[in-house]
Amino acid sequence: MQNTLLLVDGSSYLYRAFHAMPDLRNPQGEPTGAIYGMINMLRRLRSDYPAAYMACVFDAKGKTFRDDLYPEYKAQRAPMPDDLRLQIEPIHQAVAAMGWPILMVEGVEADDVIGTLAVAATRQNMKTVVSTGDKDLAQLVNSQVTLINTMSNEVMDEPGVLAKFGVPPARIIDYLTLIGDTVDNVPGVTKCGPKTAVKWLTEYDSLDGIMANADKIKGVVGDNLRAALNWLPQGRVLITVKTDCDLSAHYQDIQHSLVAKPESKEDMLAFFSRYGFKTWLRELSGDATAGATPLKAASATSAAAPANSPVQGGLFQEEENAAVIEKNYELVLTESALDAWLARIQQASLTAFDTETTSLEPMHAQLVGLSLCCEAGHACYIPVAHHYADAPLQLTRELVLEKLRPWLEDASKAKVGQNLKYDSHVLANHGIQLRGIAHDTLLESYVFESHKSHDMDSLALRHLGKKTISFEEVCGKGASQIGFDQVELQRATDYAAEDADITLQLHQAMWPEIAPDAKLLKVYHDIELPTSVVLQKIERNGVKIDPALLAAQSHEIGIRLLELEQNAYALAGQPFNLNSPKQLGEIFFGKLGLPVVKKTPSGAPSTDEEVLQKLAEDYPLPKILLEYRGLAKLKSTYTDKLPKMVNPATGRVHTNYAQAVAVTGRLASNDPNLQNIPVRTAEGRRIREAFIASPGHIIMSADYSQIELRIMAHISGDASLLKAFADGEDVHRATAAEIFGVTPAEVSNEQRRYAKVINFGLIYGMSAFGLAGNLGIERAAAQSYIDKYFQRYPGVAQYMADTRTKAKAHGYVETVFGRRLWLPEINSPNGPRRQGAERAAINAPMQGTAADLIKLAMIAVQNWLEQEKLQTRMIMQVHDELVLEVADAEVELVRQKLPELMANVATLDVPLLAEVGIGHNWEEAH
DNA sequence: CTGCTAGCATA
DNA sequence: GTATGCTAGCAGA
Repeated sequence: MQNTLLLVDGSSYLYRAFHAMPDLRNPQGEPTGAIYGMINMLRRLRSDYPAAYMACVFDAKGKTFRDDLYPEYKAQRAPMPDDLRLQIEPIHQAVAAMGWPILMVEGVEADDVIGTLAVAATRQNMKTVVSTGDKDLAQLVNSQVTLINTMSNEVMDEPGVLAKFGVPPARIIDYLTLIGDTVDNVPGVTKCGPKTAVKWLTEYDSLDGIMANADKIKGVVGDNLRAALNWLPQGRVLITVKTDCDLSAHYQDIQHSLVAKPESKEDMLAFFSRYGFKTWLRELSGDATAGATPLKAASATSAAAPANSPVQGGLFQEEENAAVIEKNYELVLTESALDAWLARIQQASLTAFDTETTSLEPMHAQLVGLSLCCEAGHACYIPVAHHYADAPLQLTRELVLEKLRPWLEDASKAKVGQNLKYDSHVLANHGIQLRGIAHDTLLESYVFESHKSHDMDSLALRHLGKKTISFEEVCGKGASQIGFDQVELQRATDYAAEDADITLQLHQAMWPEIAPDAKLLKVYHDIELPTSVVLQKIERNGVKIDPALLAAQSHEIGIRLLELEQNAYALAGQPFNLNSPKQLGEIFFGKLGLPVVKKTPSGAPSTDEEVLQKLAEDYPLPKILLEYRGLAKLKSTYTDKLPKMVNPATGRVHTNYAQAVAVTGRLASNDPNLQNIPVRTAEGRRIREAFIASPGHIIMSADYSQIELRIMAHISGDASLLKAFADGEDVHRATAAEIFGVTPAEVSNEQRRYAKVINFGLIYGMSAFGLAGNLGIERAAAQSYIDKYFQRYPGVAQYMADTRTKAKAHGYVETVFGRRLWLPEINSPNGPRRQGAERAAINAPMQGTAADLIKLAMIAVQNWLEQEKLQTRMIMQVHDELVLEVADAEVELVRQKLPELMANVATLDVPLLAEVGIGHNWEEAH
């Protein structure tokens, strides 16, 4: 079921439902029989053939290629009865509410859309089940595609087709061409019915064979055949279902566009109420609320109405799975209106919540207003600090926050937002601690589709088919951008209330994708949601730095840079901007005539570090540049920049951890990036001396040892690698011993260095070419090391192969915890891109599992700190390292417990090891 | 003022 | 050869 696509020929269903049902009417006198029949048929089909993906395909109005080819096509067909026509729009609504993606392509018949999707599904290794009343579709049947007859419910697979028609699926087109289709007014051979067609096909194999041997067929039927010879090729084209329609890429990607959704209870209630299906209404609402709450009728934007602007730019009339919801956005300016909303959110099972502020910087942002929504379409905006000429009187921020505080701080009041980490900061800026974060649509999207964009405007377009008001549309951009507090209240309400409304709807759209999948649910619920809460605390804790120390380093570096600059000018014979690769290139390769070692991707001669190293062997200027580059980078990026990032209010640096940008599941750090503070060189490491602890505290750092290699051992199950870790060996030494065939004790430093490069290369999905470049050896030599490695670690070789296979088959790979890492280019026809995706596929499970592990560790550590009510604070995460600011009195306790928590966060087939260091600053602790 | 390239810091 | 973010220079608005 997991990998099945269920396709319904909606147009054939319509007629079947209409003719099968008596003339039912609702109290308003509208015909409802076909609607009733359609809902029944689809519900039964779905329960009989549960599938992860499905679509209901309807004919769109307008001419198709068949009409152009043969003007008489379907000319005999009676016009649609009015009573059926009236039910088309409601049927589309009902189908969407039942969770079926709807497809209608202008100029393409439903059959052709179905054929194209079936072929696309087969290509994506999915099984397809087509439900239709039209026998023509039997031509699609093969080992992957089966047909279900709508009324009789007979299942037709390959043997089924043969049994029913007497010819295999591959001959159905020929068979139908011979017989013709009276319904569609497509003639065949006169007097040739099923029997004759089968007889001929058995004798001559195919239509082409029959036509070639037409002169051998005797009798009147033979004459008829010969008379039809000129027609038959055209008839065959008309009968042939197209499988290569120009569907937009969006729909070719079945796993994204055609996900089966559960019935929307809300929409179904509204629908049943609107069309007077009393029994279903009672069933669905249960006895409690039946008829009690006035149900809002879904406003009738029908699925059949041509959309004005196809969202994806394709041929599609982009359709929603939910009927368009009536919008009701309220501007709250009075205490009584606020009280009414308070009452709503107090009793709501889930409330969407959003803040509008003065700034995007979480630690500086001040609240300008907030919006709430507990029922799709019905939202409010509560402005508290809009300042512009003639701004209406608003409730004060103090009043609103004090009134909302009990709800905001109540962990039992479920909230959903888009990146609530930000809103938590904003509220914390006003002394409120947000609790009860039940969902976060940013994280839902990230867990569901890590490789796609997660901003609300994109999500709304993707999941709801809605174009939302963007921040830029409201506030402008660049220098002329205004603060949200300058925005006119009505406009602000349109924007802000929509944010809360859309957030709730996004949750309702995405949650059904995650909740039924145990692995995704675990990643979302047990990892990402709690991690966001921990991250907010870490960001707020901030890191203390020593600005004076950095200033002194800047000064020192500045002096040295001036010296180097003068030396460089002298060697070049002229002044130039040492920071400009362009000018440097002109001096090097133009004026001085140095050899070009390699080129940049855009064709210019490269002057990067590797090139400078090489040139420095023979020339003096490159050596100067190397030192200059290193120091300039330190000064501009770190020693000059970090002091400017100190928050004046806290005296500390507060980074932002981006939780939903890295496709592997890692965090990213920005403003400033604290995950790339130098460590490799001695000069660089001095910057870490400026990362200090408050008085009465020390810095403690704990990092996972060889985490990715350990994960590789676990995932691959390679016996030798597992044993090396189980025995606590130096893994690079162990690898060297295996590759070079010596005992671990005999491994030279050079051999160990080689082994280390190879181990890292494996994690990155290396090739012999890359390894050779890195080790500065011949490619053949590199290949022989790789061969030797895989020979000694066959489990790893197997893992690499399995991972590639899985990635190609599914389009994603998984971490140990089931996080999905999507690789959109894994089957790209573009060689380099595809190979890039293959390397990423190898790396992703290891990098991603490491990310999962440290997130779990962060959650465990934070829980422990809070449970024990310690003064110690977590202050940084650097992928495999946690940094804490530990109160002096707690040092021994934390030093013992921290690595234990990190090591025991999961039980893998390899032991996990975390190594701890302490010091007065980060450099010492490392 | 914005977007791009080159280069380089980390795991 | 995996994954990020930030700086400076530079070209075209």
